[in-house]
Amino acid sequence: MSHILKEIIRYISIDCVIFGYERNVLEILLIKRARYPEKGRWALPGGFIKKGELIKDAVQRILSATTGISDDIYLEEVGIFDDIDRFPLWRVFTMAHFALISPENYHITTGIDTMDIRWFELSKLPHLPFDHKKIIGAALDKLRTRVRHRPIGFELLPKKFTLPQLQSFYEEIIGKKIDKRNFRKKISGMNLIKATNETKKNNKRRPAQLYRFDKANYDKLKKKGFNFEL
Amino acid sequence: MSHILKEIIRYISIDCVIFGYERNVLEILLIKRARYPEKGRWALPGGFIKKGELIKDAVQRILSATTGISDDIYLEEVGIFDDIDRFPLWRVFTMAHFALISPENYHITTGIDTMDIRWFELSKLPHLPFDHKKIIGAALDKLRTRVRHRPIGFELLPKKFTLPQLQSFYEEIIGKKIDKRNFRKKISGMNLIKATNETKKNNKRRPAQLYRFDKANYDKLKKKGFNFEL
DNA sequence: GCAAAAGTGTTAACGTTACACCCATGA
DNA sequence: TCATGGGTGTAACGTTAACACTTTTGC
Repeated sequence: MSHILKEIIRYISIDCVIFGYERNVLEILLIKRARYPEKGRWALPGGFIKKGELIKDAVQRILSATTGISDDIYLEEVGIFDDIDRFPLWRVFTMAHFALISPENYHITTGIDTMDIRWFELSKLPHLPFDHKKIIGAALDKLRTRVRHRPIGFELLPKKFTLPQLQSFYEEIIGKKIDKRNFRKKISGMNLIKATNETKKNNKRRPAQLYRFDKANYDKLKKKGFNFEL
Repeated sequence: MSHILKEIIRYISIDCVIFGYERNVLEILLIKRARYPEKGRWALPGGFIKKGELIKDAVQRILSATTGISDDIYLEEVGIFDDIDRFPLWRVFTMAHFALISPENYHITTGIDTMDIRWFELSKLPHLPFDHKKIIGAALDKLRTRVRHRPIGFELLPKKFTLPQLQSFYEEIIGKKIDKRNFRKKISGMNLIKATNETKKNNKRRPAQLYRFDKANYDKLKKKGFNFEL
């Protein structure tokens, strides 16, 4: 591949809203910018795309460079943001993506071109530069609708999780309480999760059964036309 | 606005999949290209975006230039297409959109940079250049899901339509037969359409009542949390 | 009066919602 | 033994799905 294909396209960037879920709270991973403009400010991880690069490869490259994440995580497009002055120096269209990870499974590292990195609770975000607040809003909207129509909540939870954990997660995302028995009836009727023999000790109460997402069975069901819906 | 803002960005184009519905068939509006590459071939109407232009303004401009359509029609983003060699001369990302119009209401004209223009039935599309077939496939997928979740089917029908027409439309889009009584019960229960005093003479059978979409009431219901679903 | 499409209600199956108590554990 | 969160079934309700005949028109 010739060097020209590795040149960046100044007009097109990628920004990533990386969602995590910990201590029953939804979080976003932000980096502290090491470059102008907005050097020293917390912002979404992002970067420019290269001439010979597919968008999805650029997203992986940028995630890896800014956060150290190089696994095959859940990624989805949010949309294009095209406000004319969204970037102060020249016109930049950004293709926003969201990613889902379980923070416990990842060791986040401060990447190149980054001064710092950490998780922020959604309700405690700092002031953000550019149109990053708008991007996060759109990513959240998309996440909330997606989570009800596809079994992607599991991406945000630890590999082994309890039913109370799963339920709190959905209550948090959807924004309302769910009846415990109805929730369990529905989830178990879907055959998407499998009990392990382990339990999770819950401080000092009755321990809860641990389950894991049965991806193999989900793929099988999906082929038969199964539709997740909560 | 300085002339530099009117310069095009060579890396980013817009392509439009314009859907119409006539004679109980879904159609797409194609133009015959007047320029290289692929001069003389039927293709999706499209063009490049300008430096100082919002995407939605570019879409309007391009639609107007290629098809003569300058009304405020239904438009939605389909997504970005980024195959590296999708455009043979240089790297071009395209932002695909779909539009819905009722062909009877519009007079389509051959635009500038266009040799010809006409409707093609979905099942009789010509061979298309670039990745236009892929774009149409994605637009169709999006249309099919949208049509079931939002009352946008009316955009494709004449302003006044009969219930049999409406039902055939949904059967065509969704791809299966619907029970007539259940369909009518559901539609009338939504209070989205209003009967006119007119009927439509149907060759030589019993004429059918004409209805129109009650947008004012839809907007009211939407505010109260109403959710269209078919 | 006949052929063809328009129009009209009821019942059964199914899925969703509401609801209250016992269980296992650590302190 | 008590406090706390984990775990379990059933009945009412609303929604969807199945189903057949009468009406209106043009010829």
